[in-house]
Amino acid sequence: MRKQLEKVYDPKNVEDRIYKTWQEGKYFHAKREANKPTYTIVIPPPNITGQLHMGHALDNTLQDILIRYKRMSGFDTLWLPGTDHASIATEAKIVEAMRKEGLTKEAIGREAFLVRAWDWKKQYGGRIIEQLKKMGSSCDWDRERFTLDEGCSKAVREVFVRLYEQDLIYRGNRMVNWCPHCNTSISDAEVEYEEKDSNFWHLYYTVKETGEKLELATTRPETMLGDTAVAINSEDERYKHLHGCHVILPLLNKEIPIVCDEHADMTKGTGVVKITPAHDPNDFEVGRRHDLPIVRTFTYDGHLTGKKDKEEADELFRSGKAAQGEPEVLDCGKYAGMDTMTARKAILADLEAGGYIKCIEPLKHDVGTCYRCHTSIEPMVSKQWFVRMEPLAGPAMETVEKGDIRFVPERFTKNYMNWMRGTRDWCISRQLWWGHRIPAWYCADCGAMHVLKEDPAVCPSCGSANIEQDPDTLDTWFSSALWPFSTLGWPEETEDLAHYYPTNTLVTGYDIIGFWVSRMIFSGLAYTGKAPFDTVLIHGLVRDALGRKMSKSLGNGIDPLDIIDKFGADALRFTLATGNSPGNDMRFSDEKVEASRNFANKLWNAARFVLINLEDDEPDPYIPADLALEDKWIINKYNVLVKEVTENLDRFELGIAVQKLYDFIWDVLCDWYIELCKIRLNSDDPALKNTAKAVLVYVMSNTLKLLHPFMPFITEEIWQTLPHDGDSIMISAWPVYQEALSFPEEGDAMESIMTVIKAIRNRRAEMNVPPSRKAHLYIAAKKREIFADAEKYMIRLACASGLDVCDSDAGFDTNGCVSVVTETATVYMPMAELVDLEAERKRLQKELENVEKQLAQIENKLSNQGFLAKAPSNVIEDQKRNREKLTEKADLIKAGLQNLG
RNA sequence: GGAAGCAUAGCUCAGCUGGGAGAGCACUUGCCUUACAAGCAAGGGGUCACAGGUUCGAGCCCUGUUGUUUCCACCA
Repeated sequence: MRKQLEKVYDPKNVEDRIYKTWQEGKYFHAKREANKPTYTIVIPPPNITGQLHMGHALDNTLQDILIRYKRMSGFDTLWLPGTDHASIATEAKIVEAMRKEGLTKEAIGREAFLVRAWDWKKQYGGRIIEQLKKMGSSCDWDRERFTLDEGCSKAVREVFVRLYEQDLIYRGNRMVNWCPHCNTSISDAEVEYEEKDSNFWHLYYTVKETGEKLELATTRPETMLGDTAVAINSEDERYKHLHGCHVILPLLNKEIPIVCDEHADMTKGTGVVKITPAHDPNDFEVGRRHDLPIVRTFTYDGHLTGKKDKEEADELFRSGKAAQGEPEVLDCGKYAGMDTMTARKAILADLEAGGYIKCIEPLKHDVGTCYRCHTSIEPMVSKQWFVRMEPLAGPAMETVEKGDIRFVPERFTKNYMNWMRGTRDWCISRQLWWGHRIPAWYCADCGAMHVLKEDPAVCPSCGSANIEQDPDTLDTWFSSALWPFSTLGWPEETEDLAHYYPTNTLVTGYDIIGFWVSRMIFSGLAYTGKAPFDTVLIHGLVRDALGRKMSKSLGNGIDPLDIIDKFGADALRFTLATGNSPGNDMRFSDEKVEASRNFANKLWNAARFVLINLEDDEPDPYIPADLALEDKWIINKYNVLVKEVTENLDRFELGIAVQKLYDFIWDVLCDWYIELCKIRLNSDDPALKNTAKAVLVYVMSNTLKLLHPFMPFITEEIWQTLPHDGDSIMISAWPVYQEALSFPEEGDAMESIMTVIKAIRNRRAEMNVPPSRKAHLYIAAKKREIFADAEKYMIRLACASGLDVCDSDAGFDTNGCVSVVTETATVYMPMAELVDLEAERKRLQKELENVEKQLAQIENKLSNQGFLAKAPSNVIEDQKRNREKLTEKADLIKAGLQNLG
């Protein structure tokens, strides 16, 4: 007995089992087949701390659709998966866990900390991978990588050393964004601005030489202890007399110079700016220009510096170990140890008491915050490692300009270019332990620094064993930037690298272009000499039903696993792939998944119908010779579908491709073709039956293939139960458009019949005729041959009891008939008792008006000389054909009216 | 301050190179028609934000306006 299907599709009975068979079949594994073109995607590695969220679900659905499509299309496909060590996020989790045990990083030390971190990774790092499998992702799990594994680490070190040797990495005291909560520097890209209520404090600083009060404004009064100058614009007439003068810094009673600098904008405020080189990026630059002292007043964990901090710094200077640009440190005295907010209050209180505050102006202010913990970042001068961006950004922009890398949609090119153009040197060192440790060693004896691929035992300069490695680690994105090639074995010249690099499509959200995409591009170019991929497919954000970003704090996140549990992975995938265009955000709601689930069930039941009608020994899908009209119609439609789905997939218009499939399966295959097939399947003629079955199986199984990338589980399950050739649909051949399957004329004829059927149904519904009430039909048609064999369709689909066809209506007694007109035919239904002549006349009149209105529009166009002269011929032909059809229809309606008398 | 997206049926959104306004959900009516009520059949519902322009022809292209969202930069 052929296997039959349950009445309702239950994904739970299917998904895990099917996924297992795929894995056992090794269908995901890329085999480096020499005779096939390659298609490679590297996964945007999810953080090991992460749980699958809707963003991942969307991202990976799109990737899986592309990779499955290409795999079936004869490509040697590799979808390379892996995870990211996520330095800040992971370290924060482990620190938090330790805090609950009453432990700190410092207390247990670096080594013990890293043991814990790796344990944590072992325990939780695989979670998200298992979740990706639930989605149906066809990744090559044999090649799974981790940004902190041996190979990736080797790549990181190789790159670091190379860049250092090319002077593209340097170490120095620079202004960086400091997160006092995470206790590390972060890059510019990792700062998020949030609007917060704040104030402008207008202060008075007294000029030493003239005794006048100089007014200036600040949003961060707590930095004033670190002021080492006040700047004015040299052009500013108001202050020309103050050039070369000094002010007395309140509270500290310290004399600091007034400098002239372009940074002071005459049009803003009073035109006077206080300069705090240690704690403001602009002021830092001013300080450099005027060689001002840099006085640090904050500790790295966000408190005001005190005696101890100052002594430590002084010791550095005394011993000569202070690097160039090393900031001095102030003992903030009574403010020492306060956090910045407390210090602000205290300092303001003292300024107020001293009469230094002119006024307070409320202000909405964008405050930089850490993208991880959203603590306000403090700009600090600090000694960090940087990547020199300018030499790297140039080629990265060129390669996109040349079209070697294409963004889809195209508009994101601009986004990328802006980011590249504006980017400053990249701060890559982090004061964290979980990550790639910076391969620089400092010798305590000779003071030399060495950047090396291999860990040295002694100082290469002086042979001293008294060497220490830089304690900092690298920005997580530094290793992510190498992901497309480090995962394939670079810097080794592996077979995988030779075969699969450069990769093809990178799929990611627009929110990550700056963080990741741009860095992969310049890295790929700089280290491998090749662009790492040819296309960047950008998608939007998945928002909640109200259009809000899903976030933990709002608690509006929807767990993809819950959705899978309720509706199945295919329904989730279908929902994410449908109804939106590339790069646009989408709203997610249960109703949409329900619709997708219903579609899966519809397909399931269509398959059930086919199976119920099959014998045990049915052959594999084939197209029989003796096709009926409806067979040619659906095969023609199917053939067009193949073309459209393929073209749209090639254009990354996945939403359009899947919409075409939905429409075909539901409206064409189910609502019409299956109903049409019932005529033959219910007959006693085995030849008719066999043809219908063969076409059903052919169209169904090939349509399943087209749908497979979008809904892999259900398509596999059905395909396996149908007669089929091969072990799995996922490695079957993608259908191709065939000229031999094109039947446009039969298609048109069938459509004419369908139009008549719809018109009859419409009339019957209008008149509330129950389906049980059958009626004999009379059809008058110019092309009567179209309807010559239409009786069977009418009986089955138009509640007819029989059909007579004639080339004019003269042959019928139309008295007491209800008529209905289409472009190709007039149909008469004898329903005397239902005929209301007056109503009938009105209805026909209205329809005539309608047709004539359309006709007038077309007439208008066709009499327009400009249109005839300039419109393309096919458009003119279309219009003429329409005119013909509508004229015919109008004539038929007029005849009908006349018949009514 | 710079840039981009969006504005189409009650709701959510498609509409690809300009040539017939579409889908899903919701709504109305009639149907358990032996694949499916998670269904079938029929139907109502739109000044395509507004104002100009280009064109024989504009939802689509251009300019401006309004509303909205986002990204980047800056705000002493």
